[in-house]
Amino acid sequence: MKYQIEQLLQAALATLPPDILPVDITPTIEVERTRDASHGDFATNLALQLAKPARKNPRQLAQALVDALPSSDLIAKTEIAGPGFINFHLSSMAYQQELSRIFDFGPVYGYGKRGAGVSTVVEFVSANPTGPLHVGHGRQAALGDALASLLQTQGYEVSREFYYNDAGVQIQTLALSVQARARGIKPGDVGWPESAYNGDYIQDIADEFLAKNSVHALDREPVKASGKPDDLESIRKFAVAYLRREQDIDLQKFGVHFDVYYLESSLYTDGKVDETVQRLQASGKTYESEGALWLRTTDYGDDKDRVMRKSDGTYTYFVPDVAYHITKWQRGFRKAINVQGTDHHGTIARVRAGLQAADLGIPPGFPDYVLHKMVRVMRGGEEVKISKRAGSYVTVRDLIEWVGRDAVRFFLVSRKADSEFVFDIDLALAQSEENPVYYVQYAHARVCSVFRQLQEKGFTHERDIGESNVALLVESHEKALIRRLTYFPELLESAANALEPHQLAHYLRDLAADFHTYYNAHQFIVDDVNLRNARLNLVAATRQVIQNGLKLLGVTAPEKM
RNA sequence: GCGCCCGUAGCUCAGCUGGAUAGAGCAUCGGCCUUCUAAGCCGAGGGUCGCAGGUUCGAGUCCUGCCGGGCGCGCCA
Repeated sequence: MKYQIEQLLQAALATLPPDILPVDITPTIEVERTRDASHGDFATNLALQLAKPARKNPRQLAQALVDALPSSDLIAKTEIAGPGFINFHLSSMAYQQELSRIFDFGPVYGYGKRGAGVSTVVEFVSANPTGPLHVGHGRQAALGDALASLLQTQGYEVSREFYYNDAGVQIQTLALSVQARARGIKPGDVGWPESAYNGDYIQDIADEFLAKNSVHALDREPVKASGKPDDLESIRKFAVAYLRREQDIDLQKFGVHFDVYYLESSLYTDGKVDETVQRLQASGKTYESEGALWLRTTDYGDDKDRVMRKSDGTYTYFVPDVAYHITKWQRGFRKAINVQGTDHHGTIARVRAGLQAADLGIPPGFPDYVLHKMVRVMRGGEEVKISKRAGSYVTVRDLIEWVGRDAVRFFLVSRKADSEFVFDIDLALAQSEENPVYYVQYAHARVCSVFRQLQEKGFTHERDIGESNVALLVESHEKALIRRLTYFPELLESAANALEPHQLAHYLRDLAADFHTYYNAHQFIVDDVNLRNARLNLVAATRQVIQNGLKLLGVTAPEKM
């Protein structure tokens, strides 16, 4: 729709005589949705842009443009407003065309082709198996999954990826913590490891280990515990598998699925780390100093050079990190997005620098980052900081148990990633009060209810748009709803392009509001056949778009509430 | 100290990449169920867009400097 208007303007521009518009001026045509319904559906500031270089009065220019506009049955009216905006009012035929599209495309209405064929990896959560997933991981899961879905609507071929480390210092600490618990040592006791994990879940792992249980995480073969407290290797394997399985359970409950689990340790065993070091050394961007090997990342905008190999001969975390992102490129991904907490922002410059130094033709902006800020959890006016399960933080599982998956997912995705987020448990729990999740779901359930009533009353609904002409929908509430529906494709494109899932959450809230208002203002099941069909089509289209939107957010669309 | 991010109604947040009179929800106050679900709707009050300059036809949005908050600045991961 927007594109068609841009075409019309392009045509109009081409016909303007040089005395009005000098030929050397080539403006970019921008068509925007209007904010105010009285301004029509679309507007352009083209005349305002041209006014200065053409040295003409913007309103006169606008008039000339309007006069030159080819006639189109999609446009009901154009007008010049304010300082020189041109407003477009769409015809009912244009609306009708778009409503038909909603029914034709159904579950994939609004999808675009911008990213067609672009192989894309979205990495998120990426929690090491050392404890339960916390609310920050929850935010990443909600953001990352919605983002991946949004990109899929635009044709991107998306792989959801989870990267983690099952070796190294943290895992050793985990194993020692579980071992201590298995020996009956508790936090604070003599012999409790200094930097141990203190949460209750460590005891759970120790208990199951002693009981010689088996655990099966999605990304590895089942692991059976030896049950021997001295067997640190078995404890380590068991604890990792156990915690990975716990994460699987949470993620499954959260409705998040991963295509690939990538192990940091595999980068060592596959030789990717050594390969990366050699590649970087070959690039001539490395140097030795103070017994360590450094990479000159400052050549690529980092604020200091980074150590690759420490003087003790081991590599810093930086090296596998670069190696890992090289594999993303080598595995064919041309778009990569990392969803992480803002505490990782320091790594952006150095990872990108490392990829540049590798000299593989990787673009400077690879990968993209979506960084999110802290989540604070409030309940009863006070901040909740402690969870029994984890000890020091609120877990994803806590949240889901308290308010349910739908509310958690909708809430966590409803804010811009880079703003701090206060999760209000009381608001998320409220079903009788105002709560955006239920508000949107209720709109969907109401439409379903209308159609149930229709059946009970013995009416039928003809979906034939041609017969039940959209021109019958003349009320302001109806127009507002149609406008909102037809904006959906633009919204998906915008949200995917900007990597901002919150746009979709807000859209759905607005769409539900338009629907509820309409619902209260008019009866849909009326005697007049044509009017009834027209209105039912409108609400059926609304139901479809709400379904499509909620699905992308991983939130259910209930038929009854 | 340096770097990145944030600052919009009492509270939680939008503001579509510079447009028209800055918008929602919560909270407060007042109305609406004999009609498709009142988990809803209608209305009212509430703002120095952190502060001060600048850029231009036009700034919440861009630039500079302050103030306040978060995060990061390791031969940790």
